[in-house]
Amino acid sequence: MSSRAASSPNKRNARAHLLDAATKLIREKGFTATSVDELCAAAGVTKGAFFHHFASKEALGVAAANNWAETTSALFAGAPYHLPADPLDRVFAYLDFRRDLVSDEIAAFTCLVGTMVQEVHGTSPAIRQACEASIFGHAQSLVPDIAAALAAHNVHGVQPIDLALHFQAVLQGGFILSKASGDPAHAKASVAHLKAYVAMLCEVPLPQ
Amino acid sequence: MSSRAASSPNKRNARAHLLDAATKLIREKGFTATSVDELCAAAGVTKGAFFHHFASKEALGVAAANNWAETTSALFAGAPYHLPADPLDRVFAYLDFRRDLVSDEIAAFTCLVGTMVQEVHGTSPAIRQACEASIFGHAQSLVPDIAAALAAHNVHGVQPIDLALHFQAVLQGGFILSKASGDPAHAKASVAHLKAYVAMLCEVPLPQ
DNA sequence: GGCAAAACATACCAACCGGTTGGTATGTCG
DNA sequence: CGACATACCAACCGGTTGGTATGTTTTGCC
Repeated sequence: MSSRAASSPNKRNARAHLLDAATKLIREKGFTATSVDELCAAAGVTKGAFFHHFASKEALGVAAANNWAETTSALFAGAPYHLPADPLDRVFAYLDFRRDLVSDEIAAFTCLVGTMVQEVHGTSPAIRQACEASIFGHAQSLVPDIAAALAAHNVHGVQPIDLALHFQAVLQGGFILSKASGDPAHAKASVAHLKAYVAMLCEVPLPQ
Repeated sequence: MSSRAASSPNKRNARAHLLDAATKLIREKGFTATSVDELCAAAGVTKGAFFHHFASKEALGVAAANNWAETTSALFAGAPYHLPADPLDRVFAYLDFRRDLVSDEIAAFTCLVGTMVQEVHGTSPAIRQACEASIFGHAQSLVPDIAAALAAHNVHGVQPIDLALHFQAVLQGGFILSKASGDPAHAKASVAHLKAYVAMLCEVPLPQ
């Protein structure tokens, strides 16, 4: 009779299960092709539960994007790329971290919000905005390190936020090449070019 | 009674109209969200005509990707970036050309096959392959100029095809940022970073 | 223990989905 | 002229879609 709260593996609330299932399915087959029925089956809940937690499929999309922003924020906040003392080393460590996130399974390393916004940018302003907030918010989190690195190496004419957004563009583009070819290597290759770009911008030799 | 073949504006065959309508609709709202009924209405043909020309919706997707490859090949083949005598100038002119293709209307400058492959890479091998052929084929067309430019400036350790693919990744990623924000400027900004990368790789000052 | 509210489940619906049907209009070739 | 092919059409089909109406069960709190 001792408290066994949160011990049963299946007894988190349905909302969290739905969000997890949505993240997986949308990454695999896109937002539109993922049906509510399928989502419920994957999450092990009924349709009644779905529409108890989300007013519509679109609301689920918004929640999934917001959940993605929180999850990835936590992942990046706890990542080891913040450790180096030199800001440029932190930038390189960030890019290495992103590169090492690329694994064999394409749906496992590609970006939920990048996928979703491609589909719905013209049809769902709410989802589009949530995706925008996730991508641009993450870019913003890189600005302090990038700004410090650029300043330390006397780089002028490059705005830190612009470079941070370019990072995201390169990563998202690499994901597309990997999806088109089925080969994760292309996502890694684009990060390598990005590292070379940063190294030359700061006039330092390419690390590693 | 004199021959007036191909004079009536609406009397190209339905196939071409369907391909045009598909390109537009898929760029605006994605492949899955574009229904066959909608496609037929936009093309001004009936469903019967659709399934006369295409065995399935998936076959339409493949045909649209192939049609995209042909259309864009012709566009790039006739573009003025081939004119400069210096190969590096041709590479810069290519990037300028891509930058100038970016217009106000997002669905008008983004990439059909990049959009499609994001959605169906895991569900339709046939469409995925057609998109891959379009993207990687275009990258291949850049290899001669890039190879000559790299050789002329004694750049080692960079494979021309890898750089050509990086170009495509940056462009595709820029499209995603533009879709997420609603702002075409992000697509242009990423091309600017790409030009700077190429300039530094070849150790020449950034043109313009 | 009582009780309201939150958290689910069941059953159902109208609209829409991709695809098929039987048929017609217009060649075109011998 | 008849035989055959291509291009196209309106109506329809079974299944699926996102969404709802109406329960029942669990939970937190007094």
